[in-house]
Amino acid sequence: MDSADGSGEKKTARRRSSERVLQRDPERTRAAILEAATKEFAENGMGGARVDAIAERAGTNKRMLYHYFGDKERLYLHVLEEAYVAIRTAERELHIGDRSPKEGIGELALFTWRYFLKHPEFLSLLGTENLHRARWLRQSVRLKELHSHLIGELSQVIARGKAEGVFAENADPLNVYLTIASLGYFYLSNQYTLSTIFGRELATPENLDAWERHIVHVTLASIAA
Amino acid sequence: MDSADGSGEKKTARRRSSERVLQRDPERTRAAILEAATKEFAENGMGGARVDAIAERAGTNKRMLYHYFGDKERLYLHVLEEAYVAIRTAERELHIGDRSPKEGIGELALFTWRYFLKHPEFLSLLGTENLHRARWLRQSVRLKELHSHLIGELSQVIARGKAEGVFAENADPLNVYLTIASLGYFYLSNQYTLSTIFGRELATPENLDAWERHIVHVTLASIAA
DNA sequence: CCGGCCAGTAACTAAACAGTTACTTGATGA
DNA sequence: TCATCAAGTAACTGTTTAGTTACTGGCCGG
Repeated sequence: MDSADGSGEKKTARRRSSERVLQRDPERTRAAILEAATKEFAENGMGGARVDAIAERAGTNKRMLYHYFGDKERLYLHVLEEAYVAIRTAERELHIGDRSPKEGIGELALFTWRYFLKHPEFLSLLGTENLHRARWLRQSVRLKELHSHLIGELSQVIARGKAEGVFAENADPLNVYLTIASLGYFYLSNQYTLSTIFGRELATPENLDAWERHIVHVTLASIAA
Repeated sequence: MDSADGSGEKKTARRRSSERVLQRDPERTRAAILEAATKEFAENGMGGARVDAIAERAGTNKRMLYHYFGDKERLYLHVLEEAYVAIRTAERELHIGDRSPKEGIGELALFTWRYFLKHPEFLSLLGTENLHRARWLRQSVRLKELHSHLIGELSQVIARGKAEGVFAENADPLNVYLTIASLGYFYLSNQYTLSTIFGRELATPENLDAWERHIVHVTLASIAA
């Protein structure tokens, strides 16, 4: 028992700083929390992220965080969902179906690589989510439909490539995407251990450029007729 | 202040269970802690791992853990170092230099894939370490020499392949290893989110087998003359 | 023009946590 | 044969953490 002493006067001494500015902009506060949470979860993972740190980074306090998002886990799921929506939305803009097969696949590879490069927090969130075996993603209802468009468009491009005789008959859309994503994800997400053990800095502009070309080359070579 | 009440008799009431069996086997205890820590860190990451949980999994208590390894961070570094030593040691046994170039590269790809498949905890530890930008690995003194052998042998095989005219002149040893590791690492470490978003279970025996063949094919295609 | 309601604040709490301390046990070698 | 010391136990402590509570202030519909 800690609070056995029943004093009824401890709450009267609060509220001292009075020159406080009320924000009164719910949308802005919500967005600030989401952005701060994205950074905190990406940098520290689910287990390492601190709710206090998120509130402070967002320039608000925990009460608002719990008010808008319920708890730490639901906030994390929101962050993850937003990250997926962002990449899939940008990806749609490519319209890879409108190009020649080789160009379409090449463009998808370039886009994916450059997106990963510009959004390390996305890679990090994926890593965290996979550490936990997609525990939170599985609960998401928003994300079931989001990814079918990519595979659909990719299937069309590959089918056209086969008809034109430029792609091998056994080329598979999911395999092609996994190949592109593998080569980009691993190079970037594991760059720190790789640079350390092999004694070669992978993140120099030259090496990044060389790997970009490598991804496009390998992807196209893997499905060449 | 919590312990303001200065009672001097709180320590006399300890030590009640007396039918305790003393292990008295330091090597076994140390190994049990290391194994338990490997699992705990792999499952929960650095931030999520619990020292109490490690002690319990090892069938011992925190005192021994701190006695043998100093603190949580040094224990984690030991785990990481052991994991690297294990894969590099197994890798050496391959002697890829003793085979034909194509066979050597193919065997390295097969070995790497199968090792990743059998040791998910290794992939997980890499993920955790990279989340923290190799913060602990960088401090390791044991690991500087460990990896040069792999690149050395790989360089020889590739040079021989070029001389024999079966590999392209611009084939690079590090790129080849990164290609192999990328394709294996991403497929396995990200299988949970991938299976969820694409609605296709990646871990079935058939799909694993198909991806194994894919890795060998892609790796060889990427450096074919 | 005012009462309730929503955005917001900061102190609080119970539980969990890494790390420590006080103590026990038994084998060993002087 | 007994002092010593490595191996081991479990309770303890100070701090951090997720989540809660008590309260403030200004806008808006009646």
